[in-house]
Formats: sequence, structure tokens, C-alpha cells
Amino acid sequence: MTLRMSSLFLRTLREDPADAEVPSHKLLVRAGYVRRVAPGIYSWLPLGYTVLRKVERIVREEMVRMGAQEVHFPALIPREIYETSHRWTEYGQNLFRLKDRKDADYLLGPTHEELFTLLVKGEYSSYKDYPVSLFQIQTKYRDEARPRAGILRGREFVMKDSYSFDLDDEGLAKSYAAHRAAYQKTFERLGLDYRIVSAVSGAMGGSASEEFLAPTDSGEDTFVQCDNCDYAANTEAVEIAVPPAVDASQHPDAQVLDTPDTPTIATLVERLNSLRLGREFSGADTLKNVVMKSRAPGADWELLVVGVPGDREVDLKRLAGQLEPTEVAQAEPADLARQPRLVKGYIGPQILKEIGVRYLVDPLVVPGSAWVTGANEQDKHAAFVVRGRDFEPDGEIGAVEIRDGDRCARCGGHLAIARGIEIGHIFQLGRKYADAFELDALGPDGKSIRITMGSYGIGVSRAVAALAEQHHDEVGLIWPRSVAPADVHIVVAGKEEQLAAAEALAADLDARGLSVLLDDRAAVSAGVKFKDAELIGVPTVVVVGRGLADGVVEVRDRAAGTRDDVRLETAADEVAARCS
RNA sequence: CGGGGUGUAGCGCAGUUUGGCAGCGCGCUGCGUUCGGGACGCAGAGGUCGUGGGUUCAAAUCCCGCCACCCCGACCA
Repeated sequence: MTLRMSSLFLRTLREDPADAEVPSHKLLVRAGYVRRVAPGIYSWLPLGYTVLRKVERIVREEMVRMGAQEVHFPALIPREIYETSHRWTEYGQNLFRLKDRKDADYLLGPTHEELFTLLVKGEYSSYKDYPVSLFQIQTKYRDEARPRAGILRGREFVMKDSYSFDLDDEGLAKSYAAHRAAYQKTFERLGLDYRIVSAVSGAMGGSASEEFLAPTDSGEDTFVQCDNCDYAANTEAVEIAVPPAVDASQHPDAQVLDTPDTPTIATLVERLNSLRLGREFSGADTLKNVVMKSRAPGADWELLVVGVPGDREVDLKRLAGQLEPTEVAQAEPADLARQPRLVKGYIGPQILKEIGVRYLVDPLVVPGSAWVTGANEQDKHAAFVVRGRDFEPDGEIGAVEIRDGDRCARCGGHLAIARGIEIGHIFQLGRKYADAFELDALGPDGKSIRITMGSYGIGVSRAVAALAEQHHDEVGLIWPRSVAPADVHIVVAGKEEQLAAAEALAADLDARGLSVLLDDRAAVSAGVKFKDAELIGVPTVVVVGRGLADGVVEVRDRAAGTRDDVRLETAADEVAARCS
């Protein structure tokens, strides 16, 4: 196929759009791939739509190859289907809701667990039917509080979602592994650099949920990666190495200190060091007790105190991820007021058992360790407060904010913090939806078997943005061949003879099955054509210009920046070879 | 929801302080020159200055209200 730029619906921009911040957004708009319609809502122009379809095709091929079958659901869904799974209310404000003419409630699907589950329930009823995996590539709608970064995080976006249905956990594990392998293949073919990171902590659920992240500075997800082993995890799920437990009996007795006006760790450390207790103290020697509140599903809010070393912050997201489905939040002054024995700024764990407040510590607060912590009295702290002697937590929970350089729990290597774009997520859902919709199969013994499900997503339109983030330079995009809007971009830098030669070359390449973007614009200078070619980012560019007098054309490699003169007669062979 | 910022031609912006003809660059149309790195000349088209009200002889500019959008955070995958 040959696209002629003289008639292609395309207008490139010389300047960055004012509302764009990240490279993919700037370049996709400047190069005429997408245009904004409303916040988080974009139109795809011919070049952009071609790239989007190529990504889609690769995703589809790999899904089919792993044995999943393609279906297509409506985006417009009646309320009752979402009521059954309680998500009409649970999904909250992110759900686009609308009414039909009869005033009945509808929604625009943000994801399709319900429809998939209902479809399978309606069609299949025997154990002989399973396992089965279904997928669709479809437009999803989420009314994000703050869409951002162009098509990286939109309110309307294209997603491939698939679901596996199995009779038992082993089956689910197999389906999960098959999807995982298919995703690896998919992202390799797309030319995306990616990491598979654990999305739940090892303590909670093994490998039941993993994210595929494309590392880039504009990414919204923070993850850590070990510099020594292959451990990688979302910061919400990461586990870090902790010091060994200590013998509690080696510490002196706890001792109450006068520490007026030391409500913060910094002021406390300063005061401690002025007391000349025979050693220097740092924030890491203090135990900070943060008052939170938690609420189990269906229960009331109750106070929860979390203990972390004083030089560390509590990472609320990390905490929430591990406590789910119990909610957690920072305690309000009103919550604190109901426990008069908790003295703000001077809270210590010594009395928590007595007053019935749940206490969790970060694993860094190892058994037998001694701390300077609050004495539960205004202006007083206590030193040599020992875990296992002076207090005993109700449990451990990874609560501290991870730092660059923290040690890997597996191998002791250094963990580096990096950012990435979530381009895929695989998740062993289990029986949540099967329970809600009573999805069962009749077993060989005449008893029903509750089906177990896996859920797997790839952000298709987001992958286009991620590709742009990873493949560009100062002057434009540089697409991997597998997704480029064309195989070859021919620049006609001259008049009649050059145009004729370029047309002939384009026809030759076209006949070989390559797609050609032919810049045959008559009234545009060569300089503009070169700039546009760089901006658009087709991997191979052929310049038919002044060299034609000597019988050569110039073949450029956009990524490598190389330029080679090639005889016109062999140009098609050369280009075809580069494109294979 | 909290904080910061912006709305003027298709795009990028100046003009608002100190009220007085609606401007610049890119893009677009026509003619001519140029023709391998975002060429040049001449002539053009294109605007409800976000919106509603107010002050004034006169409002893009001052006052009051509203709306929209962008960025950071909260939230979310």
C-alpha cells in the first residue's frame, strides 16, 4: 500500500502543543497522530490509527495463538448487570453513568468481568466444556478524576481484556502461566522494553498478580528492581530485607526521659544527644507510632497504630494494598480524641495492649530490638523500650516508604527505584465473580464445581503512548518496525525525474508487499520534508534527490542515524532487506 | 477534593500593569522567485478577546459572578 502525503490527511505542527508535558503527548500531537477532543479523550488520525491497529493486531495474534477466543461485548451496559457484582456502587465516581429515554440506568463499561462471566454461565454448564479463555479488544470508559499525559491516561481508551475459566486452582495456574507467556511474546513483538513486577506482596499471595511495566520517566507507577537478582516489585508490594532478630535480654531496663517540646523526630534526636546517654542517637533509633484507622468490610472504623523507625515515613498505599479489603486512613484529630491516653507526639506502644488498640510494626522493628519512643505522657519519651519485653505488636506489616538503596529481601542486593507505565496486568481473580453470578459446571460425579477465573489486561492505546515514550529523540518519533505507520518513507527531494523515480520505487516496494509513505508534495521544500520524516518516525527513509543524477538514492535508518547511497536499481532490494 | 496557572484566528503567543483602531510568528489562499535541512517577496482570507452581568463617552484591559482547560497533590489501574 502506498500513502501519498500530497493527499494524506495530515498536518504536522512546528511547535509543541501548549497542554502537553510528556514526550509521547507532544510528539503524537505534533506528528499528526492524534488530536484532543476533550480531557482524556482523543481522536486518532490516519497515521495514529494505523499504529493503533498494528498494536491491536499483534495483541490479537498472540492471544489467539495461546488459545483464547475473541468476542466483543457492548460498551453500553445496563445497570442491573453491575448491581449483581455490587460494582454499580463500589466503582464510585469513576463510572460513566447515563440514562436511556425511559430513565433506566446504563453505564459505559470500565472493564467487563460481569459480561464475560454471564456469557460463559449462559453457554457452558458441563465440566467437559472447561477450561476456556475469552478475550476482546474494546474501548473502555473511566471517568478519571484527573486524566493526564495525553493518551497515557485517558478517560476513553482501548484495552484488550481476557478472562480464563477453570475448574480448579491448578487449571487457573496453567491459564495464568499461558497468559504470562503470551504477554511476554506480545511485548517483545511490539518492541517495548518491559519488566514483570510483583503486584502483591510475597507474604500475601505469591505470584497471583503481576504487572507488566514499561520503564520510562513519565510512568505513573513506581517499582523497585534489584541490582543483583531478578526481583522486581511494585512499591506497594515490595518486601525489603530486615536485620536479624536481637536478644532482648542484652538491653538495659527501659528508662523514662524528660523531653519537653520534642513532638517531631528531629527535635527528639537533638534532645537525646544533648542528654549524654553514652551514645549518639539518630532518627533510626527512634520508634515512630503513627495513628491510623481501619475498617473491615461491614465493620466500623477502629484505631490502628503503626510503628516504624523514626527516620522512615509510612507509605499509605503500601499499607492499604496489604490490608485490602480492609480500608485504612490517617486518623483524624476527632478519632484520636476518643483515646485520651494517646498523647499526640508522645505515643509509645507500651500501653496499647492495655487500652485495646491494635498495633502493627514494620518488619524493620525486629524482635528484641530496643527503641526510643513515646512514654505516653506529655514531654516524656522512653529509651530502651524493647520489642518482646516492653511491648508486643499484634503483627507485622510492610509499612515504610521504600528508599533507593534498600536491600533486596531475596538476595541482599540494592533495590533501585524506577518509574514505569503499566501496559499489562495479569491477575488470578479466583471466584469473586463466579460466586456473584453463581458460575458452576456440573462435574462427572453429578456435583457442581464453582469455576475459578483469571483476569488479564493489556492497555492497547496506552501501549502506543508507551512506545512513543521509549522510542523517540529530540526531533521526533522512532517506531519499531512492527508498529510503524509504514515500512518505508520516501522523500522526493527534487522535480520531475526524482518524482518519477520515486513513484517507480514506491510501486516496486508496494508490489513486494511493503507499505510506503510517499512524500510527493510538490510545493514543499526538501527541508520541510526531512523534518516531517524525522517527526513521523518511519524506521527507513529513502531520499530520492540530487544523487539521482549519479544513479543513486539515499537510504536512511531513522534509529541508527545512518545514511547510505544505494544504486537505484538495487534500492528496492536493499530496502526490502532492511524491512524484513 | 486541595494547591498553582491559563482562557485573544487552526496552532504557538504578545497586548491586560496605566481603558482609546484586534496584534505577532507558524499554518492557510493567490502570483512570482527559490529548490538537499522547517526559503523569500508581494497581495489576501481568517476573531462573539471563555461566558453572563456591571462601571464608563469608550472594556481584551477595571469590578462581580459563572464556566472550561492545564500542571502538582489526593484518588484511581
